[in-house]
Amino acid sequence: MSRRESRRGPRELEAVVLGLLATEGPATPYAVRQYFLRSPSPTWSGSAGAIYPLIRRLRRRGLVATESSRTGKRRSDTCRITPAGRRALREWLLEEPGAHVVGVPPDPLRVRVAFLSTLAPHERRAVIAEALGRTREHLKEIARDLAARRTSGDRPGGQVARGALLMMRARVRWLEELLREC
Amino acid sequence: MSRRESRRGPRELEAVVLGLLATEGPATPYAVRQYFLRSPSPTWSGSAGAIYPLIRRLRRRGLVATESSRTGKRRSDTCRITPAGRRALREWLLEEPGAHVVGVPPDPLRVRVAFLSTLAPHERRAVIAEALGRTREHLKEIARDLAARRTSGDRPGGQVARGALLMMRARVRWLEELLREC
DNA sequence: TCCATCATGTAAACAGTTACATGATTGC
DNA sequence: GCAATCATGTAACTGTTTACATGATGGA
Repeated sequence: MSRRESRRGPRELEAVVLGLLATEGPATPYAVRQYFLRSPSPTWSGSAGAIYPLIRRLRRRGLVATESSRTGKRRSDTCRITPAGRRALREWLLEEPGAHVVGVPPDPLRVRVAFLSTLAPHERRAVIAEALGRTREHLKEIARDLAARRTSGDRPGGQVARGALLMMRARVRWLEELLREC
Repeated sequence: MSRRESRRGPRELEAVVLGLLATEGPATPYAVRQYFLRSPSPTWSGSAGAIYPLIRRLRRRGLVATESSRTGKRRSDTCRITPAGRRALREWLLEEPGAHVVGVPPDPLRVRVAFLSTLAPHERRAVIAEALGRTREHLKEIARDLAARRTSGDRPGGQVARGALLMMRARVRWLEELLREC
């Protein structure tokens, strides 16, 4: 049996947290969580059960250093990426991209469309129309987000938002085609 | 913390297997695995450890019925979707699509691009150029797959392939933009 | 005083994965 | 006879998720 790589790759979230600390500067685990929790279309939920053990792992491997401070009785641990952490991030970025990175990303909507033929035509149309409407709304949000990032000078964030925008635009065209065809 | 949707009804892979049985007809667990294993850009690996227990679950819930036959000494279990299975699939398709369905799908390439600013400009360009080349190759494969499905009259398969094609086309445009910008 | 938010964390479940294992059959 | 493939399955692991838990702080 040929060997395949797992969907998101091992330790994808670890690399994202390292990247966040590298680009946004030191942050508490709580702030890292908020980044995911507040993200409009998060790949990860930023659950406490994911973030806290992950930070601990990174610290044990010397990729981040933490510094505890307190305001009154409240403790807060600020995490800072170490030089070793920067090297690890660099290696991850320069790594030969696997099939799961350069291939067609998994798409829950596409897998649903694959089986729409089992529905009656009017139901099929309703599902596609619903998805189309929601996608158009989402597209507007992303456009707003992109504009905000451009005016605030957040170039990398703008490029990522631009990628998401193009994806959603392609989806709208696809759903419009599907609606015409059925 | 806001409550995120817990997916009720059949889980994603379960629904896909039900959909496969509904559209392609009865199949052995082995054949179901081959579908994923041979798929050019699979969301799931089709590992035995996923498929066999899953089929057992579907059978216990009465969503598929299995029938054992033997050729010589070799056993093979043919799975057939039941009326209850068709109802479950239908409900899954008609379900209010959650944010993870209509939102921007997770994309490992996009998360890498988010942190490319930590690299030197020439490294950045190299990573993007590599991804662009690989995406263009992949695009050709999808185009061939699409053409094959169109000539063989596989309409749903063609529609899904068309969706993948549009996604990959959007990605090519995005990467070209990124290359020009840096 | 009470509620929202800040900030830390743990436990159990989940949906897969990789790797291993057995035995039958087909084709060279 | 031996390798590839057919066909079944299990065990251990992984990286999450959901839900729970504690306590501090700030504002209505």
